Amino acid sequence: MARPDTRERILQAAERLFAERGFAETSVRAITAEADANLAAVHYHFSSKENLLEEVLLRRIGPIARRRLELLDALERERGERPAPVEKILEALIRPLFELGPRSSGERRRLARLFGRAFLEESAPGSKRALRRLERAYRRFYAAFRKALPELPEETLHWRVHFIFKSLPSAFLNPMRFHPAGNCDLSGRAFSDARAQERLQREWIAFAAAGLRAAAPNREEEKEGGASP
Amino acid sequence: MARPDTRERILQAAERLFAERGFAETSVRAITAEADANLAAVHYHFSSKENLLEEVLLRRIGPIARRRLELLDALERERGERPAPVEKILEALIRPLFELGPRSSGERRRLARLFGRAFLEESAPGSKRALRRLERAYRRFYAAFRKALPELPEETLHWRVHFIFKSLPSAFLNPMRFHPAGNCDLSGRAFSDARAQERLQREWIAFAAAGLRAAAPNREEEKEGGASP
DNA sequence: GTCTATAGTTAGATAGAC
DNA sequence: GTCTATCTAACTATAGAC
Repeated sequence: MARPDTRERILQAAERLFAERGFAETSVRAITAEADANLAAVHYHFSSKENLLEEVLLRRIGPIARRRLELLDALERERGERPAPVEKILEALIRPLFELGPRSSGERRRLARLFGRAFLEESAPGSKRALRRLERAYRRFYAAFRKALPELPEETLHWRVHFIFKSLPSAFLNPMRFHPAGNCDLSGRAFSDARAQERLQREWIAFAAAGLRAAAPNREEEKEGGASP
Repeated sequence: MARPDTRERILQAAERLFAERGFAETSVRAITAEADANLAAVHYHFSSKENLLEEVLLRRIGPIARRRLELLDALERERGERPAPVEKILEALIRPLFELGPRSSGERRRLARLFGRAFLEESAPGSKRALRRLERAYRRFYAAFRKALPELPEETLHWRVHFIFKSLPSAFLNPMRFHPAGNCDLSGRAFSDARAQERLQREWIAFAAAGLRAAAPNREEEKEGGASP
């Protein structure tokens, strides 16, 4: 287990600090101190702080996006002409977050923060390229859901896929911030223990699949009063 | 329509800039320039930049959290001993975001970014107090769902409420970032037009209610191989 | 590749006149 | 309450020795 080289140590330190404090709040000085590297090394290896952020994001998002598409491809090949069941599509969407994500609860939390920031800073120079990766995946998954649920109105399906995609990073990567009144504390255990993670995935798949399959809501044009024209 | 006083102008400018660029990325100078106020005015009225952030957040989150609880109270009074239908509970959760939120699509987007940042920066001094408000609401809503769905295992319900709460700000306040392959562009219209907003609320309530009501997933302890002991 | 030293900028905060 | 002027501290980035 040799000590990683300077470049790698900087990437690791930057990921940790960007996630914890934010991009602007993290100084290059803090990164190099944490990485036990010299101040100038960041500019030598990455040429700018912005560029370093981009590398940090791509290193994480790239493999997840790739794996999602791999799983979806395999699923579609296996099914041939028949549409895939929504549960299987949802599984392709979520498994990579656990397979390729960090192991510990603390690391998982950090990754959530990192992704969350990237979404908020979607137009920032460092985030753009990384988010394109996810965008491509979105279209493929939308098509798969469309095929699996041909009876749903276009707009309804659109919203449902929207709800699902939007909730993914926060629901999965972030431990629960709010605890219920009861004594059921899921935040720590659920995100670290392998079996609990399996459980969490099954819970989410059941929840999302039911939401997707629900009958489309009525399209009452006026809500109060008002007869038709 | 008199021009708001300095304090108010600063609050508005700060909200806009914090949401768009982030807290650390926004200088007090930029805020006062935008608010057409003097540099020193921020420290006179709020005593620090951190404090200004706290005021900005509370001004938005406070009324929403209050209104949610009002609606839930009214619903429970009306129902008496009988549990409220999940659709009604979900409505109490989401209506205030539209009633009290900003009118235009651009403003709504800003609010989403502001809340998103607050969640990410949950432990930062400026965000803490504002988030406590939402935390209190969480417990009340959890209890209402618990009563409405007594047959669900505790942990399953917990996760479902978790999914719902986590998805709320991103799913509602943020226009869709990714567009589907089709020509159905919801991002602009759906968030500004009043009728489209009604539609969006109905879509979400149908989706979430179905997810909540789904049968709990089986509790297979081992996923692969392994017979029971 | 790694380091020291520093240039050049910008930040939050404040003192004190009005 | 509002303004000007200024303090002090921190930052990114780079030049140049080793």
